[in-house]
Amino acid sequence: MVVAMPNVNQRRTVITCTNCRLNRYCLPAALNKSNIKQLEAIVEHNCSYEKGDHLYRQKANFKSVYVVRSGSFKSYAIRYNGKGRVNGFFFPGEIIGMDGISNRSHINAVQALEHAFVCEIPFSKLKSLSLQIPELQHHFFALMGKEITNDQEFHNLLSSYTAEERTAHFLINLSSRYERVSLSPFRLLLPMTRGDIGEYLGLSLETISRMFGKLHRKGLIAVN
Amino acid sequence: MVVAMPNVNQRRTVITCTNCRLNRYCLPAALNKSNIKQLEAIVEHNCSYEKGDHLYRQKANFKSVYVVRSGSFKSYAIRYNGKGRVNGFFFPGEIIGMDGISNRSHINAVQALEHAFVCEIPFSKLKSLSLQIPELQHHFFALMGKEITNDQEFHNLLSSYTAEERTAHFLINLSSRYERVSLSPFRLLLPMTRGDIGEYLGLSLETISRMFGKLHRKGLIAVN
DNA sequence: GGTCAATATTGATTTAGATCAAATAAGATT
DNA sequence: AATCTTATTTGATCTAAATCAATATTGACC
Repeated sequence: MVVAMPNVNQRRTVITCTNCRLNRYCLPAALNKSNIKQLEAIVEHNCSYEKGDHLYRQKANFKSVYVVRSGSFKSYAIRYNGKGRVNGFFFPGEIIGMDGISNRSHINAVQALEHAFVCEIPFSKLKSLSLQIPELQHHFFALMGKEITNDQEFHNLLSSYTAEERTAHFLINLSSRYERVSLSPFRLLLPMTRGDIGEYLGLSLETISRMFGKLHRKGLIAVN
Repeated sequence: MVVAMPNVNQRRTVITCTNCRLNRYCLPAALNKSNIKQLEAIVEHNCSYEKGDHLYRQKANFKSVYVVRSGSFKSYAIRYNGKGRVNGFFFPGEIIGMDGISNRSHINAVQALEHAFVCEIPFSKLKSLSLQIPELQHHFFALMGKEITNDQEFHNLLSSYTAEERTAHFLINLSSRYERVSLSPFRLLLPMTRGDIGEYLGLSLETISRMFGKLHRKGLIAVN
């Protein structure tokens, strides 16, 4: 007897950049149809991860960058003192792996927060293709530049915002990232723990919980 | 009557990447001699700034990236509340301006901390040249990747280090950056104020002063 | 459905670093 | 040299958030 399988659709239809629902928010956004075909040829579209699986670990060789197709990930680094620190979350349409470009090895580990699919793009092939397609080179420079400006804005947040401001900023940021890929910006599913958020924002998990409570009491959010 | 002028030497000898003392630490590092000539042709080598001069201001159009040839700079952003926050320092051999790549406008302002020279590299020309010289494209991806990993390590510092650790890390980081370009790693001239360092590290200027005192009392540094 | 482990909330206490305040010190300007 | 202005140091007090501690909730697995 055959029962319905959750990913039957993903398996039946061959996934390509051309038919991907995220192509307007991903690398193909900058390309014309024939260039998209070239890009498709170097992308591995069928990578599935379960909650807790690692996309890569700290110090792993850098070979590829990845785009989240569904689900979510966190990146974290473990310091000399053994304590880990979450330093990023990744949602559909976002690129993972730029932490390995300069050194040929990743400085972070990246772990799935829930069942997730990604596309893998071998970086050496992406670079070669970028030499042939100026728009692709331009777009990848822009994506790396965006990562840099995001990190700098985060620097500002960590160096001068209060716990409440950080927490509110975190939720607003998440909301706009959800909205970008047509997910609801008002009803956020948080796949990470309070501890993850705390490490990310430089606060204790108790403080995160208290700030959610505070924002709730102010009527700004509802927590379920 | 003619008197000696401070930059007479810099004027007399035409400055090129080929004869620049920093070329081993700068973009030419990745290139062969003929490629360096091509790079030279797009670089403006004679940009001089006095202390307090702005290389660019917040929201200025992005046209170029810059390499510090001598002197130093700080980058900062002013927030909605009117308070500024320093988010970077730049020393010889380091690249300024990547905060404008994604948006075509700079999110920070950059100001000279002392008399300084920079080379200006128009970004559109750099991109064109990168299409012809794969090593240049590779190197610029690596430089942007380095910026990303630096920012992420800084995220970790701000979210989990104490005031003393941040201050020590700051000095060690400065030391290694000085050493990279053959400046003394033991005798650091700090061209920025305690206030600048405080904004950068997310601490008050009083705390910076106290931490310098503490490290001094521990015999780890001598302050002049 | 019941047990366990992981996660989240809430309260009490402590503390690192901010803020407030004053005194020095170092450059800049005339 | 004398006066400003700006930067630095040092001390006293305050506070936001950490830590410690206990309880409550949720979800996973027999």
